[in-house]
Amino acid sequence: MRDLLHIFKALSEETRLRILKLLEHGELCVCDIVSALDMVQPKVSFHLNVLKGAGLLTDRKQGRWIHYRLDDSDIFKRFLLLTVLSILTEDDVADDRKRLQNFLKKKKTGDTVSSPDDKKGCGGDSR
Amino acid sequence: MRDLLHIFKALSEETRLRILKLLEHGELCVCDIVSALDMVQPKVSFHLNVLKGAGLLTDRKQGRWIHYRLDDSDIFKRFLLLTVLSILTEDDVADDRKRLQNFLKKKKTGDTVSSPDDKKGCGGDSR
DNA sequence: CTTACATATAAACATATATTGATGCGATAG
DNA sequence: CTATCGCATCAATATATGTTTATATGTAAG
Repeated sequence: MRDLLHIFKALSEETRLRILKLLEHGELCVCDIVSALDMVQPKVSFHLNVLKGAGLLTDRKQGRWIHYRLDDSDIFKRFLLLTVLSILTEDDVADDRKRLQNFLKKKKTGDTVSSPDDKKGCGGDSR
Repeated sequence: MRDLLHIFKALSEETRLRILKLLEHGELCVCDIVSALDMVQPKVSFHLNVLKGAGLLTDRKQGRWIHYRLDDSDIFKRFLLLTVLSILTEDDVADDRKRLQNFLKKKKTGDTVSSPDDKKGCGGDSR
């Protein structure tokens, strides 16, 4: 029962549903999600941590970046995530996706600090 | 998205999961649930109202009693309820079921006010 | 070695949710 | 008609959750 409660609590917040939807098609690093949601980083980290605590996300460290992705390692979570993601409309996250695309594009074009050997730098903080 | 959030919020509280489990096999009136959970009635009413607001319960008025039952009228809710009820173990609600059985038995035997210190009510379901 | 960067964590604060005790109200038995 | 029962609702309080600002940690770049 505790696990179940954990999962439902994690799912009962708009920001967190948006994060799940953003991760629908693959992993993202924190700065990607921060940009997509247009929120301050500690806030995003907080929600990522809640989702992770509920076992809905896992993370992977790579250099100074941490990439998060959906964790649907058991059948219940898989079904739940699938259902949730299918119920959330693209409209719900249209703005998020737009900001994400912009941010990723910037990253690719090495807009700032990233070195030209485009090794997946998470760099793009323009200043 | 709003409905979804509503549903998850409703499901993210222990008392409410226990109520759902209690209603697994059919409707109950508020006083049944109060007895089963061994909680004060306003508290139970509060949680019933949350579940109802999320569309997970419906109620039926009969005389001065109100009977609540699961509402799995759409496919998503049906899936969720089914899954939740199957994940919750009988162990999670063993005490609740026990108290409920006792209470229902009392009701049946018309064990209404007979001793001076018997403040039980809700009896005499016979008509 | 120093700086900048990505992210986490902590403390203070704000908001939302749950709990309790009191009261209200419709229905019914007497 | 009046007392009582079953339940809802409200106001006050307690607790949990989310948000913000500031700071810490580890890593890579210069």
